[in-house]
Amino acid sequence: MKELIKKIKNRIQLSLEAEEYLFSISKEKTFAKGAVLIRQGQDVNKIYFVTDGCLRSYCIDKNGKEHTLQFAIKNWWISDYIAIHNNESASLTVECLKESKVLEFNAKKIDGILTLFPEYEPFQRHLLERHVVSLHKRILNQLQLTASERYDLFLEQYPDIEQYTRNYHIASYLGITQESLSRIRVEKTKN
Amino acid sequence: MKELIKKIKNRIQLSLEAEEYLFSISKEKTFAKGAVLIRQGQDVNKIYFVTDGCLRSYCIDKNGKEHTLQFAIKNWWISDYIAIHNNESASLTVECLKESKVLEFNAKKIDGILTLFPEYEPFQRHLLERHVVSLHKRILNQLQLTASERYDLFLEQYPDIEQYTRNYHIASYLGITQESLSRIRVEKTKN
DNA sequence: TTAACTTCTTACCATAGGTCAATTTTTATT
DNA sequence: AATAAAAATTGACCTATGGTAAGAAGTTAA
Repeated sequence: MKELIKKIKNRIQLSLEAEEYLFSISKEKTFAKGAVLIRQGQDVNKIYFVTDGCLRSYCIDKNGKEHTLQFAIKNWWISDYIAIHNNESASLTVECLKESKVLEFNAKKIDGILTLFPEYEPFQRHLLERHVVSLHKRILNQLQLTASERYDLFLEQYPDIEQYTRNYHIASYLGITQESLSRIRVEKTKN
Repeated sequence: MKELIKKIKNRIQLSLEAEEYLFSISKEKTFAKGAVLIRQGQDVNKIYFVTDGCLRSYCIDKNGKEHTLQFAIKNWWISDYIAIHNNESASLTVECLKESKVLEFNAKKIDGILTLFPEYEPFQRHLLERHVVSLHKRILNQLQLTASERYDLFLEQYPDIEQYTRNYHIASYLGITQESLSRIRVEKTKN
């Protein structure tokens, strides 16, 4: 929690009351590897801030194939924003790739901060805007790069993540099969 | 402008002063087909609300190929959020696909609303969240659907847009070549 | 209306990446 | 450490989509 508060204070001035409010609406939780925080099809109203470990969100399509939307490591937020925003049941599953520590927030209560403590707004907005920007970049990358180039970029963006992920997690994030990723890796070691 | 105000009031209560402020920082502009509002490589600080017509944002990659990030029709916002958020020169070009009317806002001034009129915040946040959700969906679609399925979905989402767009605009949005789109279309008429 | 230009289609071939199945390697469990 | 289970690799083959080029069809502007 201290770390999140520090990150917030890095960007905005946060009153003691706001800090206490944040504290009051969050729960520190630890999940084992393989634990499922949100399950596709079930209700969602939590969002998670990762303080340690590694999680991912993915969906399973009509053919039973997994597609990874996001990895979340230390200091990232993760949830099913589609479901929360549209007030639907989860379209994604969020699972731990290794033992992880998170701060669990109720999505509605976190919105309440903005009413109670408008000072918090620039932080929230900055987060959302950064999120939009990263999604725009991902879409543009998907449109213009080959699978191999996307993999290179992935390794730059998540330099230490391979120790926690399975091959098929990464493949399903890049939009290829695990077999293709395996072949791409072989090519790279040749050069 | 009236329409935007109406849309805002639909969601939040907007004071007369806030309304006047919005009015004071926007300019109604009309652009001809082919006009370029933002050009890749140049400075950006404007965001546009479309009141009539159709625009798109795209980037040109190292091989000279275009990749469409977004189409914007009536009541949509369009700009180069990557550039604005990161304070960089434009990574995208925004052009009119037909004669269009827009409200032009200075990106910094529009942020000012939130300081001056905190009441506006829920509207802004709702927009951003909806944007995130639509980008998540687009990424998931790109990961799990075939080109033909993505085209079907595109036609559902933008039912009337084909009259303004060239074949290659749509292809470059779907992540395929215009030739492939042409073939997909032929297949559809067969069935 | 014609000419000039742009866009779309089509045919043929090429290729990145997918599928399936067998095998090897890694990881988890006892 | 031994075993079982899960994941990764590999090879043979397949398919969706890309590349190229030429001609057809639209569009624009004089």
